[in-house]
Amino acid sequence: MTDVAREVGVTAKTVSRVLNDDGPVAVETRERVMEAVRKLGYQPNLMARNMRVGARDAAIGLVIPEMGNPFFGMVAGGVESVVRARGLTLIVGSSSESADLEQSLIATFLARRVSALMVVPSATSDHRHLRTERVAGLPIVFLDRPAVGLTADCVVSANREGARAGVAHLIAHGHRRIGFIGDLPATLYTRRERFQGYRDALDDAGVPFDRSLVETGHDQEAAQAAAVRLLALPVPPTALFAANNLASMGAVLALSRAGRRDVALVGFDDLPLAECLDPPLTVVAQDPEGMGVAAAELVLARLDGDKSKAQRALVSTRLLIRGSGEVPASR
Amino acid sequence: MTDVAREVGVTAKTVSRVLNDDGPVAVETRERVMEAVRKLGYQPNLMARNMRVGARDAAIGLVIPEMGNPFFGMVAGGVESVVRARGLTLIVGSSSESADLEQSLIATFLARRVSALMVVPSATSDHRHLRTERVAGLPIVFLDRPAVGLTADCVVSANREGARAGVAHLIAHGHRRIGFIGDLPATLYTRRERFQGYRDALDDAGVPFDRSLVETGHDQEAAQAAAVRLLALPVPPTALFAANNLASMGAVLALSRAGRRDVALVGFDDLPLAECLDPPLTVVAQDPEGMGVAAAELVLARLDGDKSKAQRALVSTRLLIRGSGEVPASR
DNA sequence: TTGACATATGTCATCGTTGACATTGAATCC
DNA sequence: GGATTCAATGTCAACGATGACATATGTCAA
Repeated sequence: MTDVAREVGVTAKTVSRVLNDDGPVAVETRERVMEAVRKLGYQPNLMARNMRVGARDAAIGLVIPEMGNPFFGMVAGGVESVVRARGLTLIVGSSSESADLEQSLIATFLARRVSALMVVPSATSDHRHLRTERVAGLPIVFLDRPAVGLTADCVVSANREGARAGVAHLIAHGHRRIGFIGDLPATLYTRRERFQGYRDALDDAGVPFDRSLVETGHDQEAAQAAAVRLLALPVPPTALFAANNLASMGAVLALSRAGRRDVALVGFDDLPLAECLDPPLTVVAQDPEGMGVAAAELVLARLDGDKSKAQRALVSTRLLIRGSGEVPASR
Repeated sequence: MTDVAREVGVTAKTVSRVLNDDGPVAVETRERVMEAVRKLGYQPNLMARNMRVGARDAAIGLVIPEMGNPFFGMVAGGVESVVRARGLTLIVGSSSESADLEQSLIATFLARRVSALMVVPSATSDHRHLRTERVAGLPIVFLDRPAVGLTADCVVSANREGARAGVAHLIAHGHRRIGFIGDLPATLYTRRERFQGYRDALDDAGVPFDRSLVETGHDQEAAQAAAVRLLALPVPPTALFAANNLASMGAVLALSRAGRRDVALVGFDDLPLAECLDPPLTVVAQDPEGMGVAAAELVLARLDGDKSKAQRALVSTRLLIRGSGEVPASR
């Protein structure tokens, strides 16, 4: 900025005034400044500016576990649309489901003085360390999974209810042996909730719970292997409930490769082209974009000074009946 | 930091020394400082630090057109793995395919003093304005699509070659009327290249080009409609070539809903569960993660001082034969 | 005992920017 | 014509951190 000022023959302050439309500036001076700015390719230093002004900057930080997982991609998309509409910038980083990386990402964001934080917590993280910031008035909203050790806003899917509905749907089609393919680790919030929904549905129908029908696989390949193991049981399940998108993909793959069109399948979370699969995939659809939007709106409300107590928003799910969930029980 | 210093009864400088492992500090002082840091929940102000040190910070900015599109998600994932391994932080923002938003995102990143820029340009953008930065030594790498009006590093798929191979595959199965479903706008780099590949394959085989077989749809729904239009032509195509993932999804949906298993289809870019579709989808697979990795490595090399001239890296594609592309020509 | 040296800490200036306040000159008013 | 006002610009300090250099204390060899 000093360079620009020297070029024009004024003080840095005057340049600052031009750039911020601050005090009065002579038309001619303004033009000469603008020209010098162009000529020198001057970029105002946001860091210095924010430091001086003391204001947290116009960026909001979002931490997600995986860039590659389309579910989080859609969540981020939802957040972004809202944040952008407010003229703020969204900064996204991924934690790879590691509590350490999550914490270091959060530290990076804080050090960069973001004006709010949105976090999809990784499986093993603890958020006690964020108490100070929360008390200091930094809006923090958790997405998809609630915070651990910290009371804070949070937007989650109706996991338990959705899973219950999905499994009840299978039971309604005559199934009593229903395999469950869930996330790793088993302590993960969404996994626990969906598992509870699975138990609920069984209990509601008086179907006994069989631990051997519960399998785990945290990526598509592992889920596929899990499905294969389930189908190889002495008394195999006649239906599968896949508790997340990757598990669904694994299950679809396993059934497809094994040519097992007699096994029913309901997935949690919708997949692209689910209706074109063979058979078309019945799912308990989440609304990832809606979650992002809801969370972002919550953050903006907090930024606007909403001081009401921390709330947990439930985003409902919808059972989309397409075929795979309506395969009747074979035995 | 001053607060911490006061708490301990030393100068800010001493606190700084402790935190940066700088000069010598008495063990006892160090401990007392650390304790005060914890107690007060002190967060060093990265902005102030970077300002003082003058260094660009340890963040790399990545601009992608869409958060929701899994293709870019995977690209970002690839970039991130490499960047993270170097201890740097990746900051991602989305431009919604708008040149204006892209430019403002870039400005935001520059103002934040990222140490390098990676950009998937939006369809209509121009990058002349980045000349100054490039000359000033800021590494800038373009991904998926090359820069416009600027010579810079760039990593792209072998679009033309891949499309040519995909269309040639259809021709080899007897098709001569092959519909093309491409991106919007038609001026988009990837669309142009893939279209050229389509033309190449037709020319190679001496198949006349028919303009009425070229349709456009920039999202899944539009692509589906485009496929429907193609199939309703007086002399309809016996095969379709979908030039990107959304187009493929639209085409699959259209064929599936119309029950047209007699129409062959090859998609550009792989889809999850493509092998479970009915028929399984033959694609020209890109390597989005590989593109991200390659681009990130290029950026790191530049950061390490590689001054060689701007290069364009081609990431090759693979034809994955699964069924939909081998449907024989019906007429 | 003294000076050379290392250790632990402090002082001051500075990074790029802007808030608070001062200065200058010209126009306006009574 | 002197007071008042306003426009245009300047001066200085400060944001939070650190680099360069200074100071104070202790240790040890000559």
